[in-house]
This record gives sequence, structure tokens and C-alpha cells, in this order.
Amino acid sequence: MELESLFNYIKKFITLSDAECDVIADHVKLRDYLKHQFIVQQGDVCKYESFIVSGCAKTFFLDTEGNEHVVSLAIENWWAADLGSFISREPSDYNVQCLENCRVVQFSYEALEQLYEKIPQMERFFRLIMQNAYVAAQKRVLRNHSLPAKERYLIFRKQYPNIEQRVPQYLIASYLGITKQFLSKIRAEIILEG
Amino acid sequence: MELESLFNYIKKFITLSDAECDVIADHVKLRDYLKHQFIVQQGDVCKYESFIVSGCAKTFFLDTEGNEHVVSLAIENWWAADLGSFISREPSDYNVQCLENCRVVQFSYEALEQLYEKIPQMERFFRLIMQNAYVAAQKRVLRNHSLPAKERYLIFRKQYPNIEQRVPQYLIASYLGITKQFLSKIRAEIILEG
DNA sequence: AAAGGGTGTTCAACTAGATTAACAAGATCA
DNA sequence: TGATCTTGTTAATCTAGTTGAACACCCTTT
Repeated sequence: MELESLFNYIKKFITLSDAECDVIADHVKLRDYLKHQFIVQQGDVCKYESFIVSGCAKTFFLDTEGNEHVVSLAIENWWAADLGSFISREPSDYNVQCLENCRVVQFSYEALEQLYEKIPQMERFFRLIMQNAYVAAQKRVLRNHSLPAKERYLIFRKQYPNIEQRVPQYLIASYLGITKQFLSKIRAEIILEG
Repeated sequence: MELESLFNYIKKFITLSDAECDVIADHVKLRDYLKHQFIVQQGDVCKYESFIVSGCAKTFFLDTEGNEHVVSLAIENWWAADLGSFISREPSDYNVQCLENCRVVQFSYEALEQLYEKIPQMERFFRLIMQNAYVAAQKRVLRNHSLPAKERYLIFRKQYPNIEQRVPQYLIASYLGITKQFLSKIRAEIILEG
């Protein structure tokens, strides 16, 4: 079934009966987006937490000079959303745009609140997800302070081995917080070093 | 009572009966640390999530060259821990050291697991805490990429108006990801501009 | 077949911020 | 009382990373 990958993902954190899976299925929407379409747009309230079943998306924002800043890159089994906007119900600072055709499972705010009531384990599931996300974000802050761009790039390559063939390098550069020219230079060095 | 500030903090997110407060009280330890003492040490497993009742602490790590990198600064009603180590039970990458005498409320891993069972609402509480922490960390990643040091410093001052008088500037510089000399330069500029 | 957009590279000039070192002013403590 | 430690400043030099422009290499689309 279409939701199988979502259920498998959730089952890594909590146990789910078939009946509970059915309840979840009743509370989510399956939706397809085309490449270049926006799952979330800067200025709109982020209405869904979207779990990516297939495809690939970037989360970014435009600063006052119109420069694009990539916050995160997401592929299968990742979440795409502006969580800050989703939980506060305030306009989003970010865009989430598809880099490939995407199939996503969407949880609305109301659906999630209902799920927390009907399946209390879901509260635990999202706690665990958020814990992990927080730890990862913290480590990223740290690496950005303490490591030069080249090492950050090498870590990125280990951490996301699949993503590099799928998304253009100028987006990876932006994610790493450097310019595409400098990333190009780093890559040339790495190739020379073997 | 000593735990009142913790309960008030929790009650901002969920409702707690007096009986539930008593259960929580049975599962936590109140502990005092002196200035300069370590709540967590790099290399040890982080055994507690510590809620600061009074005092002030820095979370930092030493890189391979022995340079100190401040990850976060915490005052009253904040948490101090290496969450990554706490949840994975692996040695911590960070130190948490008191900048003033500190009184903290500590949750051990086992106590927390028991609390989640006895007071399911606590699962929700920590989900909400983690969500907020994650959103804040994400915003910090972003600001570090897209804003110059001066603006990051000004935002820091707005966000933590109390902390600046309590902790030395070289720690604030490290938290911002710049050197103390450069922070000094920025401060001189800001004073000139009025 | 040509024209155009999206992507990656190279190179020169430039700048934000690092590094090193020297100095001043309080603390702290014998 | 002086001595040492901690903290903040200033200034010179240095470097990681930026900016901008030019060029090459695909893909599409017409």
C-alpha cells in the first residue's frame, strides 16, 4: 500500500497495530507534487507536516537581497515542513519546493491533534523524532562554527551519499553555507588529493 | 517549595494535578553545584537532563586543537544537558560547566521513562519542549549562514538581555562563532553608532 | 540548426573575520 | 603590598571564503 513506507518508518520508533495503522491512514492525505511545485510557500502558514514517500525537495528562504539560502534538503523518509510555522500557525519564513516529482503523506495540525488523542503512542513517536532532529540541528550549528568548509562538505557527503547525484551543487553549497564557486574549488582540491 | 519553578515551567505546556507534581518530585533530584563545577563532562555519558532553578552554565566542547567552542548558554528555567549523549547513552561530546553557583533539578533516563508511563502527559510536555528547541536550533543555523556577525550579536542581545551582564564576552563571542577580538570591534562600532 | 536556459568551472580582486601580540584594569589571594 | 589570573581593548598582519565576470557544457525548445 502507498502508506507502507510511512508505517515502517513509524515502527522504527513505536509499535503499531494494524488497527492503529488504519486510524493513521484515516487522518492523512496522500498527495503528489510535480517538480518545481511548492509544498510550502514563504508568507503562507505551513498547513502540513509532509512525509516524503518518493522524490526530493529543498527548504529555503529568500533574504532581503533576494538571495536563496537552503536550510535543508529532504529525500525519501524525511519530513518537509516549516515546523515553526506549523506549530505557531504564523506565516512561514521558508519555501519547500520539489526538486523532483514528489509523493508525500501529509498530516494537518488538526489531524495530528486528533491522532495524539486516539493513539497516545504518537505523542511518543513525535517526541523521539523531534529529539533526534534537535540533536542533529545542534551538531550542525557546531560543525559550522568549528570546521572549515572542506570538512563540512566531506561530512555532508558521508551523511547524504545518495543526495549528491540528485541535487545541483549550488544548492549543496548553499546548504553548507558557502558559495558555489568555493564549493567548486573544494571539489577540485579533493579530486587532486585523490 | 524548591521545585515550584519547575512545575510552573511544565504547567506552561500541560496541566498538572498536585498528585502528579508529587509523582514528579519523587522522580527527580535537586542538586547544587559550585561555580566552575561540571554538570556534564566530555567523555562521560550524560546521565541527567538538568533544569536550572538558579544560576548559569555554559555548554561547550574542546576541539582537537584544544579550542573551546560554546554551544549554548543557559540560565534559570533552561535545560542543561548533552541530549545526544543522554538519549543514546554514549559518551558526551560536550561539557556543561557552571558559570555561577547553580541549583538544578535532574531527571535521569530511568526516571524519565517511568514518568512517561505514570504521567503520559509528560510525553507531550517533552515533545513540545523538543519541538521548540528544534525550531530555535534551525533558526540559529540559518542566521549563522545569512547574517553578518554584527547582526547576529544584536539579535543575541535582544534574545538574552539578562545573560550579557552575567557571562564574560569571550564566551558570548564563542557562542556567536566569532573571536573575542572581533566581538570587541563590533561592540566599539555599535557604541559609536549610538 | 540555432537559440536559450540551467549548471559547473576558473580566475582575479576583494572583504569579513582570524590570528598574534601587546597593553590596561579589575579581581583574587598570599 | 605586590603578584598572578581573568577579562576586555586595540592594532597589524593574514586567510578563508566572497564577488563578479567569462567561458564551457549540457539539455530543451523552436
